[in-house]
Amino acid sequence: MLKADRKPPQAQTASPPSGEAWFGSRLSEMQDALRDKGVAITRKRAKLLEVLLSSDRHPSAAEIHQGVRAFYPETSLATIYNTLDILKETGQVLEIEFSASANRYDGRIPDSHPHLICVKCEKVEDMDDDSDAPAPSDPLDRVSQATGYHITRLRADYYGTCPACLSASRAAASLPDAPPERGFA
Amino acid sequence: MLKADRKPPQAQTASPPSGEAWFGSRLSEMQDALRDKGVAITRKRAKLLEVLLSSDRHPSAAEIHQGVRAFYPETSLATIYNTLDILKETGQVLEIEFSASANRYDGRIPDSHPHLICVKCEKVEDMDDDSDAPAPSDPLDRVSQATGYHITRLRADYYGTCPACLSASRAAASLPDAPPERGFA
DNA sequence: CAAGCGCATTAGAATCATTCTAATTTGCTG
DNA sequence: CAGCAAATTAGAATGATTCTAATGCGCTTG
Repeated sequence: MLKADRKPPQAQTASPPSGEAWFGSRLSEMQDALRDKGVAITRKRAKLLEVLLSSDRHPSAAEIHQGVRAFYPETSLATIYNTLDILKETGQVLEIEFSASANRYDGRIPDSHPHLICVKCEKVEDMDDDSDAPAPSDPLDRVSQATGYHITRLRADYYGTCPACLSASRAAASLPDAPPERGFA
Repeated sequence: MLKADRKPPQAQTASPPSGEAWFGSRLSEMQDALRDKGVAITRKRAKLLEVLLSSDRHPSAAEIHQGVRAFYPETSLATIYNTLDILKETGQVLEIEFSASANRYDGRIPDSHPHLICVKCEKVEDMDDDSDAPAPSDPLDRVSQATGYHITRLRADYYGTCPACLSASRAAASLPDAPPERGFA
């Protein structure tokens, strides 16, 4: 029960499955989110959304850039990052961070969900966890068995605001201009 | 039942708790690992291990650098990264990657385990999950309730080798010099 | 003790994804 | 058509990490 009703296929051809039902509804959701934010849906931004949804690769900013440039060759990388930022702010894209290589983006399923990450070829896949085979109790073994991967590491981290920062910002809310802070995304 | 028998305290003073039992045994483990690897345990490296274990902050390379420099002021950052690399290779330190700021290092509990990450102050804490209060089913709610954080995101990713890369490397094993590949850490 | 070897270390340059900046373009709206 | 704001651009700046080439240091061996 990890995901919502409409769900993109786990693995399939990489070419635009534009005919699929989920494709259209995800596209609309993203466009609505942009409209609600009050930003324009330009041709380049529309193409970006399309490129993002057309790939099951969890593309990087550079890959998306290439995809958009195939249609609008003068597009700059800054535009890609710019639009991805807006999508992140509105929760319409999930950013999968890597420190040693480019971040990857998931526009198909924008809510937190587990991924399989190949440390050799850098493939990033969504994980489906509705198996019903007898499951080992060690999560690494369980996932290895369910997926055929040889899993060696699980990264499970919870992001949020700590109690101290919560009360600090509550205090700041009653004061005039609080000093801006810098933190993780 | 997440961690082993010897377990570092979850939260405590940041100063060297060098007297604690787990401190000494973790230190020995790390030193043994370095010895087994055949690399020298120099004074700077010894100090690095100490600094790493003395902090419950999950320090960054720069923070470790400062800690070591307090004793050996001519120490270079390259030495810190170099030694952290060896520790990573031997599984003696856990690297917590961030794309937007410096990576953080956990030498106290080097096996995969969940963290709490404050998006405001960038604190990184180990998560203790042995609560026995009635728990909500949504993981975000459950962890929020158990920790006092306001959790907004869970990152749960499995790292390993995908089936295709597994068979590729099996095939390569029977051939002469296979071409080196580049992938995630 | 001297010579020589190899790892450890260093300062600084290089890399690379991402962000920033300042200028320009675009597409309205009146 | 003028004016305005948002979008876009090229290129510079940033910052963590890695690389490079030279030097240092600790050992062993004769």
